[in-house]
Amino acid sequence: MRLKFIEPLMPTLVEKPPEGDGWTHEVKFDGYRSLIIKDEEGVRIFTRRGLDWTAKYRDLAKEAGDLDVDSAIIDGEVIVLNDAGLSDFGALRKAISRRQHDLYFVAFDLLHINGLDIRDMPLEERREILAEMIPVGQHIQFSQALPGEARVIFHLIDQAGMEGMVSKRRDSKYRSGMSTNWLKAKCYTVEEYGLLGVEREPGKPAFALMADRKTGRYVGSAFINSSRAIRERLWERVQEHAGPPPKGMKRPSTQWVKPGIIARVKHLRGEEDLRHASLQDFREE
DNA sequence: GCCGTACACATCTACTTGTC
DNA sequence: GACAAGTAGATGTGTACGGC
Repeated sequence: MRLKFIEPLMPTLVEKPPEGDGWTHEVKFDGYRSLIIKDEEGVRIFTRRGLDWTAKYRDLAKEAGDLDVDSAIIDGEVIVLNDAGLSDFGALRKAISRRQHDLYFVAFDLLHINGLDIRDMPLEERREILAEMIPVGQHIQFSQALPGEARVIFHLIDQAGMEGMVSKRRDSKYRSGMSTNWLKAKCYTVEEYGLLGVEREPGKPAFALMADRKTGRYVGSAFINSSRAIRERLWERVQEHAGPPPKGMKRPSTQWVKPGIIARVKHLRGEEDLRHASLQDFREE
């Protein structure tokens, strides 16, 4: 029987991980959510939107073909580890085209095995079966649950420089789409950057273009989703400090500013450039 | 071969719409 | 009114293609 793609369960973003014995916690990896399907027609690997990326993940597909099951649907994340042993999103995108052997698939749930749809089984039982079917030391690995209290685990993950953690209800069934049975808590950091300008078009969200304060190098843009008072005050300052665009930067809808406005930006940790960034506040030098 | 453009993928948040 | 789900638009990188 040819197994069909199943839309993955999407965790809900929360500030802090949930406490209590009813939850199990895992490391949140920074990569591409993927689904491995193995059946009598072979192995296919899909993105979270159902696109067949088997050709891009050919080495992982080959390894999945060696798993000791007739058929299976495995939910997980394709990642690349950097020198520090942390998942590296930038390296992942390069590895997909050039360094297949750097790719790892971290399996965290099992939806189907040997002809049985097991999505209605409790999470812990699904994961027990999954753990048994994945050999140690390969590029397909099992995502181990982290023992201990949620707040302690979150603190350790933060200290280790990881992206965050995912908490899952131990007895939950697998349901496609957004779910509060899985909660993700991310580790953000807040840093100061120089403001290069504000990109603003009617009807669209505004972005603050940020630069490294030492080098002046453009590092990325941040959503301006702070309070209305801060947004209006920022726009006033931007217009007062209007200046020419930095060399080599062309953005027609951007109001560029002279150096001197410092912005506090909340963003995902562990990357040289800004990702998932939002402007919190600003000041003048 | 080099460069520019278009389009693919992923992520995120803000906003809108639908449901209870 | 509160919450969930869907949509829009931004980021960045890679690939394919056409023109020079």
